[in-house]
Amino acid sequence: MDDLTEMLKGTLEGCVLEIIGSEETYGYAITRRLNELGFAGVVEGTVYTILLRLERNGLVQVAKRPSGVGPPRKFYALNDAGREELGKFWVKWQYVSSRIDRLKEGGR
Amino acid sequence: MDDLTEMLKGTLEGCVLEIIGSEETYGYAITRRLNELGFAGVVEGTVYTILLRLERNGLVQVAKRPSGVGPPRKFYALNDAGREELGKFWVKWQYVSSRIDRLKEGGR
DNA sequence: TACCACTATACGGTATCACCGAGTAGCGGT
DNA sequence: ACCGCTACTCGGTGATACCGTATAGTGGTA
Repeated sequence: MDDLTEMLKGTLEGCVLEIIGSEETYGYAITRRLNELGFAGVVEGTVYTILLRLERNGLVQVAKRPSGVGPPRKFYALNDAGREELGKFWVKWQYVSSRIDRLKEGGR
Repeated sequence: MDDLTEMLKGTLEGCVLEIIGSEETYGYAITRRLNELGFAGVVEGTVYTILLRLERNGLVQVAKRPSGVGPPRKFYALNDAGREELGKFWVKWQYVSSRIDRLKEGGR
Protein backbone atom coordinates (compact mmCIF):
# COMPACT_ATOMS: atom_id res chain seq x y z
CA MET A 1 0.00 0.00 0.00
CA ASP A 2 1.48 3.35 -0.97
CA ASP A 3 1.51 6.49 1.10
CA LEU A 4 -1.38 6.88 3.54
CA THR A 5 -0.18 10.15 5.05
CA GLU A 6 -2.91 12.44 3.84
CA MET A 7 -5.72 10.05 4.61
CA LEU A 8 -4.48 9.57 8.17
CA LYS A 9 -4.64 13.27 8.91
CA GLY A 10 -7.26 13.81 11.55
CA THR A 11 -7.60 10.10 12.34
CA LEU A 12 -4.15 9.01 13.48
CA GLU A 13 -4.42 11.03 16.67
CA GLY A 14 -7.73 9.29 17.41
CA CYS A 15 -6.11 5.90 16.83
CA VAL A 16 -3.38 6.76 19.30
CA LEU A 17 -6.02 7.83 21.83
CA GLU A 18 -7.79 4.50 21.37
CA ILE A 19 -4.57 2.54 21.90
CA ILE A 20 -3.74 4.50 25.03
CA GLY A 21 -7.31 4.11 26.22
CA SER A 22 -7.21 0.35 26.02
CA GLU A 23 -3.94 0.04 27.93
CA GLU A 24 -1.36 2.30 29.56
CA THR A 25 1.57 2.30 27.15
CA TYR A 26 4.44 4.33 25.65
CA GLY A 27 5.48 5.84 22.34
CA TYR A 28 7.76 3.19 20.97
CA ALA A 29 5.25 0.42 21.69
CA ILE A 30 2.39 2.47 20.20
CA THR A 31 4.37 2.80 16.98
CA ARG A 32 4.89 -0.98 16.82
CA ARG A 33 1.19 -1.51 17.53
CA LEU A 34 0.16 0.84 14.71
CA ASN A 35 2.55 -0.92 12.36
CA GLU A 36 1.14 -4.37 13.10
CA LEU A 37 -2.39 -2.97 12.73
CA GLY A 38 -1.56 -2.17 9.10
CA PHE A 39 -0.38 1.42 9.39
CA ALA A 40 3.01 0.34 8.17
CA GLY A 41 4.49 3.70 7.25
CA VAL A 42 3.96 5.34 10.63
CA VAL A 43 7.29 6.03 12.33
CA GLU A 44 8.37 7.00 15.83
CA GLY A 45 8.73 10.72 15.12
CA THR A 46 5.09 10.95 14.07
CA VAL A 47 3.80 9.21 17.18
CA TYR A 48 5.93 11.33 19.51
CA THR A 49 4.61 14.57 18.05
CA ILE A 50 1.08 13.29 18.64
CA LEU A 51 1.89 12.26 22.21
CA LEU A 52 3.44 15.63 23.01
CA ARG A 53 0.34 17.29 21.57
CA LEU A 54 -1.97 15.12 23.66
CA GLU A 55 0.04 16.02 26.73
CA ARG A 56 0.01 19.72 25.89
CA ASN A 57 -3.77 19.57 25.40
CA GLY A 58 -4.27 17.90 28.77
CA LEU A 59 -5.80 14.66 27.50
CA VAL A 60 -3.35 12.26 29.07
CA GLN A 61 -1.57 11.47 32.28
CA VAL A 62 2.14 10.71 32.01
CA ALA A 63 4.50 8.60 34.11
CA LYS A 64 8.18 8.01 33.43
CA ARG A 65 9.47 4.56 34.37
CA PRO A 66 12.81 2.77 33.87
CA SER A 67 12.94 0.15 31.16
CA GLY A 68 15.71 -2.42 31.68
CA VAL A 69 16.29 -2.75 27.95
CA GLY A 70 16.95 0.91 27.12
CA PRO A 71 16.27 4.48 28.17
CA PRO A 72 13.30 5.19 30.48
CA ARG A 73 9.81 5.03 28.97
CA LYS A 74 7.07 7.63 29.20
CA PHE A 75 3.83 5.79 29.91
CA TYR A 76 0.58 7.45 28.85
CA ALA A 77 -2.94 6.94 30.18
CA LEU A 78 -6.16 8.77 29.31
CA ASN A 79 -7.67 11.13 31.84
CA ASP A 80 -11.35 12.18 31.85
CA ALA A 81 -10.81 14.80 29.15
CA GLY A 82 -9.00 12.21 27.05
CA ARG A 83 -11.83 9.70 27.36
CA GLU A 84 -14.32 12.36 26.35
CA GLU A 85 -12.18 13.31 23.36
CA LEU A 86 -11.92 9.67 22.34
CA GLY A 87 -15.70 9.33 22.49
CA LYS A 88 -16.11 12.39 20.29
CA PHE A 89 -13.55 11.02 17.86
CA TRP A 90 -15.47 7.79 17.33
CA VAL A 91 -18.77 9.63 16.87
CA LYS A 92 -17.12 11.80 14.24
CA TRP A 93 -15.48 8.82 12.57
CA GLN A 94 -18.78 6.96 12.43
CA TYR A 95 -20.42 10.01 10.88
CA VAL A 96 -17.76 10.72 8.27
CA SER A 97 -17.01 7.12 7.27
CA SER A 98 -20.69 6.28 6.83
CA ARG A 99 -21.21 9.30 4.55
CA ILE A 100 -18.19 8.40 2.46
CA ASP A 101 -19.30 4.79 2.17
CA ARG A 102 -22.73 6.00 1.08
CA LEU A 103 -21.15 8.21 -1.58
CA LYS A 104 -19.13 5.20 -2.74
CA GLU A 105 -22.26 3.08 -3.08
CA GLY A 106 -23.85 5.42 -5.57
CA GLY A 107 -24.56 8.07 -2.99
CA ARG A 108 -28.21 8.80 -2.32
CA MET B 1 -21.98 17.65 14.08
CA ASP B 2 -19.05 19.87 14.91
CA ASP B 3 -16.03 20.58 12.77
CA LEU B 4 -15.04 17.80 10.40
CA THR B 5 -12.17 19.68 8.76
CA GLU B 6 -9.26 17.60 9.97
CA MET B 7 -10.95 14.27 9.35
CA LEU B 8 -11.77 15.24 5.78
CA LYS B 9 -8.16 15.88 4.92
CA GLY B 10 -7.09 13.42 2.29
CA THR B 11 -10.64 12.22 1.64
CA LEU B 12 -12.51 15.27 0.46
CA GLU B 13 -10.55 15.39 -2.78
CA GLY B 14 -11.49 11.77 -3.40
CA CYS B 15 -15.15 12.57 -2.76
CA VAL B 16 -15.00 15.36 -5.33
CA LEU B 17 -13.38 12.96 -7.80
CA GLU B 18 -16.21 10.48 -7.22
CA ILE B 19 -18.87 13.14 -7.78
CA ILE B 20 -17.23 14.32 -10.98
CA GLY B 21 -16.79 10.72 -12.08
CA SER B 22 -20.48 9.94 -11.78
CA GLU B 23 -21.58 13.00 -13.74
CA GLU B 24 -19.98 15.95 -15.50
CA THR B 25 -20.63 18.90 -13.16
CA TYR B 26 -19.29 22.19 -11.81
CA GLY B 27 -17.99 23.68 -8.56
CA TYR B 28 -21.06 25.31 -7.17
CA ALA B 29 -23.19 22.21 -7.74
CA ILE B 30 -20.51 19.95 -6.26
CA THR B 31 -20.57 22.04 -3.10
CA ARG B 32 -24.37 21.69 -2.84
CA ARG B 33 -24.07 17.95 -3.43
CA LEU B 34 -21.49 17.57 -0.67
CA ASN B 35 -23.69 19.56 1.68
CA GLU B 36 -26.73 17.37 1.05
CA LEU B 37 -24.57 14.28 1.48
CA GLY B 38 -23.90 15.38 5.07
CA PHE B 39 -20.69 17.35 4.65
CA ALA B 40 -22.50 20.43 5.82
CA GLY B 41 -19.57 22.68 6.59
CA VAL B 42 -17.90 22.41 3.20
CA VAL B 43 -18.01 25.74 1.41
CA GLU B 44 -17.39 26.92 -2.15
CA GLY B 45 -13.85 28.15 -1.53
CA THR B 46 -12.76 24.71 -0.40
CA VAL B 47 -14.23 22.96 -3.42
CA TYR B 48 -12.73 25.43 -5.86
CA THR B 49 -9.25 24.97 -4.46
CA ILE B 50 -9.66 21.21 -4.91
CA LEU B 51 -10.91 21.65 -8.48
CA LEU B 52 -8.01 23.90 -9.40
CA ARG B 53 -5.64 21.32 -7.94
CA LEU B 54 -7.26 18.51 -9.92
CA GLU B 55 -6.91 20.59 -13.06
CA ARG B 56 -3.29 21.45 -12.30
CA ASN B 57 -2.54 17.75 -11.72
CA GLY B 58 -4.12 16.80 -15.02
CA LEU B 59 -6.87 14.59 -13.63
CA VAL B 60 -9.83 16.36 -15.21
CA GLN B 61 -11.05 17.79 -18.44
CA VAL B 62 -12.65 21.23 -18.26
CA ALA B 63 -15.29 22.95 -20.37
CA LYS B 64 -16.72 26.43 -19.79
CA ARG B 65 -20.37 26.84 -20.67
CA PRO B 66 -22.88 29.70 -20.23
CA SER B 67 -25.39 29.30 -17.43
CA GLY B 68 -28.54 31.35 -18.01
CA VAL B 69 -28.91 32.01 -14.27
CA GLY B 70 -25.47 33.53 -13.59
CA PRO B 71 -21.85 33.61 -14.70
CA PRO B 72 -20.56 30.83 -16.96
CA ARG B 73 -19.91 27.46 -15.34
CA LYS B 74 -16.74 25.39 -15.51
CA PHE B 75 -17.79 21.80 -16.09
CA TYR B 76 -15.42 19.07 -14.96
CA ALA B 77 -15.12 15.48 -16.19
CA LEU B 78 -12.56 12.81 -15.31
CA ASN B 79 -9.96 11.83 -17.87
CA ASP B 80 -8.09 8.50 -17.81
CA ALA B 81 -5.62 9.72 -15.18
CA GLY B 82 -8.53 10.93 -13.05
CA ARG B 83 -10.32 7.59 -13.25
CA GLU B 84 -7.14 5.82 -12.24
CA GLU B 85 -6.65 8.19 -9.33
CA LEU B 86 -10.24 7.64 -8.24
CA GLY B 87 -9.70 3.89 -8.29
CA LYS B 88 -6.59 4.24 -6.15
CA PHE B 89 -8.46 6.51 -3.77
CA TRP B 90 -11.16 3.90 -3.09
CA VAL B 91 -8.60 1.15 -2.59
CA LYS B 92 -6.82 3.32 -0.07
CA TRP B 93 -10.07 4.28 1.64
CA GLN B 94 -11.10 0.65 1.91
CA TYR B 95 -7.73 -0.20 3.40
CA VAL B 96 -7.60 2.63 5.92
CA SER B 97 -11.23 2.56 7.01
CA SER B 98 -11.19 -1.21 7.56
CA ARG B 99 -8.08 -0.95 9.77
CA ILE B 100 -9.60 1.84 11.80
CA ASP B 101 -12.86 -0.07 12.22
CA ARG B 102 -10.86 -3.08 13.36
CA LEU B 103 -9.02 -0.97 15.91
CA LYS B 104 -12.37 0.32 17.13
CA GLU B 105 -13.70 -3.20 17.61
CA GLY B 106 -10.99 -4.15 20.06
CA GLY B 107 -8.29 -4.24 17.43
CA ARG B 108 -6.76 -7.63 16.76
C1' DT C 1 37.96 -1.66 23.82
C1' DA C 2 35.27 -0.24 19.89
C1' DC C 3 31.51 -0.89 17.31
C1' DC C 4 26.84 -1.99 16.23
C1' DA C 5 21.89 -3.04 16.85
C1' DC C 6 17.86 -2.29 19.29
C1' DT C 7 15.25 0.44 22.38
C1' DA C 8 13.45 5.15 23.49
C1' DT C 9 12.53 10.17 23.26
C1' DA C 10 12.90 15.16 21.51
C1' DC C 11 12.81 18.78 18.14
C1' DG C 12 13.21 21.99 14.12
C1' DG C 13 11.73 22.25 9.57
C1' DT C 14 8.66 20.79 5.48
C1' DA C 15 4.59 19.56 2.50
C1' DT C 16 -0.09 19.01 2.08
C1' DC C 17 -4.58 19.95 2.89
C1' DA C 18 -9.05 22.18 4.07
C1' DC C 19 -10.55 26.69 5.32
C1' DC C 20 -11.23 31.74 5.41
C1' DG C 21 -12.05 36.25 3.51
C1' DA C 22 -12.26 39.44 0.13
C1' DG C 23 -12.92 40.37 -4.56
C1' DT C 24 -15.15 39.98 -9.28
C1' DA C 25 -19.14 39.08 -12.05
C1' DG C 26 -23.79 37.58 -14.36
C1' DC C 27 -28.73 37.27 -13.70
C1' DG C 28 -33.52 38.22 -11.95
C1' DG C 29 -36.85 40.49 -8.93
C1' DT C 30 -38.58 44.53 -6.20
C1' DA D 1 -30.73 51.30 -7.72
C1' DC D 2 -30.47 47.65 -4.74
C1' DC D 3 -30.46 42.96 -3.12
C1' DG D 4 -30.06 37.96 -3.40
C1' DC D 5 -28.62 34.03 -5.66
C1' DT D 6 -25.40 32.00 -8.75
C1' DA D 7 -20.41 31.24 -9.91
C1' DC D 8 -15.38 31.47 -9.86
C1' DT D 9 -10.49 33.26 -8.21
C1' DC D 10 -6.79 33.98 -5.16
C1' DG D 11 -3.69 35.09 -1.20
C1' DG D 12 -3.07 33.82 3.34
C1' DT D 13 -3.85 30.76 7.71
C1' DG D 14 -3.87 26.72 10.88
C1' DA D 15 -3.66 21.90 11.67
C1' DT D 16 -1.52 17.63 10.81
C1' DA D 17 1.68 13.91 9.61
C1' DC D 18 6.39 13.32 8.16
C1' DC D 19 11.49 13.73 7.82
C1' DG D 20 16.11 14.02 9.53
C1' DT D 21 19.00 14.53 13.14
C1' DA D 22 20.43 14.34 17.77
C1' DT D 23 20.66 12.21 22.33
C1' DA D 24 20.94 8.23 25.24
C1' DG D 25 20.59 3.48 27.67
C1' DT D 26 21.38 -1.68 27.08
C1' DG D 27 23.49 -5.87 25.33
C1' DG D 28 26.21 -8.51 22.00
C1' DT D 29 30.41 -9.27 19.38
C1' DA D 30 34.88 -8.85 17.17
